Amino acid sequence: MTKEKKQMAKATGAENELSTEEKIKAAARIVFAQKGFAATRTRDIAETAGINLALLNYYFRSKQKLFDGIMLEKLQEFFGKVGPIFTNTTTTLETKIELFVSHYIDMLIKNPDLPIFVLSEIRTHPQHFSQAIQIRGLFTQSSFIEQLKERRPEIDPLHFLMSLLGMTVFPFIAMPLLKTITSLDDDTYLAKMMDRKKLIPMWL
Amino acid sequence: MTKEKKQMAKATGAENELSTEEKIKAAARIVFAQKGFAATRTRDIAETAGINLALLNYYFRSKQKLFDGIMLEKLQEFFGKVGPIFTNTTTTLETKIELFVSHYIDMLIKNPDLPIFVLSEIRTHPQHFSQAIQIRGLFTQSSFIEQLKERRPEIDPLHFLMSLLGMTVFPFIAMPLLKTITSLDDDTYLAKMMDRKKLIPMWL
DNA sequence: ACTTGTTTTAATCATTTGATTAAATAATTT
DNA sequence: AAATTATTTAATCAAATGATTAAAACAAGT
Repeated sequence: MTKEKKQMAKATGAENELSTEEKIKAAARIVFAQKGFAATRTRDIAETAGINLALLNYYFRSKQKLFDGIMLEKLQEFFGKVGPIFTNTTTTLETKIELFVSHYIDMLIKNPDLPIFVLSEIRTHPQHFSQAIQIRGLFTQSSFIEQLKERRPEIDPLHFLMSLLGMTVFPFIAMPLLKTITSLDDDTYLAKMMDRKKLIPMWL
Repeated sequence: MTKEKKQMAKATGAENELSTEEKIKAAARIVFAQKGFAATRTRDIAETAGINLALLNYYFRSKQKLFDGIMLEKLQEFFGKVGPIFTNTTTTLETKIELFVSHYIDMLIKNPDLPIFVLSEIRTHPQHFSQAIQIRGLFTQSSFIEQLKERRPEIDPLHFLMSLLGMTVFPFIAMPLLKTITSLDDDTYLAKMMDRKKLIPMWL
């Protein structure tokens, strides 16, 4: 714990070594996503990053500023996939649904904590992040909604969207609970999630 | 340990005054449900209850003990409705689904914060609450699952349950988000939730 | 009224926690 | 190499926060 990487603080040319700033960010991603803003201690992040606590404030000024950066990343992860798929005017409605479900489940398998983290933090600061999300128009004027209204005029697009998202995202939000009551191991549960990539489009 | 509250200690003039213990609990229900355990300050609860901070510790010993009591209530609210409906052997599968969706949405309209609160707290202490939930058997050996396997042998019951719960619960978890992107007011959003009581059974 | 037991308050404690400071160390420039 | 700038550390601060204590206020029984 005395001396290890004293020489090469910046690691400009090095490949496998992360910069201090990136180490902090990487640690912050993990700890924030796992515990949320309120339950996270900056000391936890510092320890996870393997750096001094003061360094965190040197690079990011405050816990809140560090969090805001991470949150922006998470929001983009959470919403990024949706836009391009839903606004694409050259694909059919069926294709959009298949693509969305498939890509989204892939992403959620890699980030199972993402939905509950994002939705929790949005709830505690509803207006603070509403601006960061420009997906408002994505609902009112996307190709997806247009196609839906034309093909199924009797269905309210909002109801359809709620069901699509619910079926896709909820199994990840309730994962700790569902794993307990079904006594499934991680791999089996994961396989079930892969199944849903085909099942959800089929049901809709 | 257990304090026997005598007859109305206070409440001299007023008629419908709550006991101090109940005032604290009522405040704790509100604040915990709104902000979660980590973000809640015991001083907030005390202020909301209109009592001295020390009283909170006098009645409940600690923040954690107060929380555990509230959490148990919330878990029962969250799961209580499901058991009786799903294990009832005298109702059809369709009736079970209709009853569940209808009663559950009614309950969620009264407690919109409940799902995200319960699921968040379960996630942060997965094993601490797993014992408090005896719904494990509810999945493996309920009338609901039996009927489902018989009627739709090709469908995995877990997938069906995930979709049912997802369609029912997710709109409440994502409410702050969905209200923003659709720019709907509270009443309209609420009306949509009522719609779903009929729509979800229809889709399944 | 006096005693007894309970409830409530004000003051305070001990830790935790986010943040800062001043000095040491390394890297870069001149 | 010397000077300058950037990075890192140890030590510490100030505020927030959960919890406790000692005493006051209150109700009920005698």
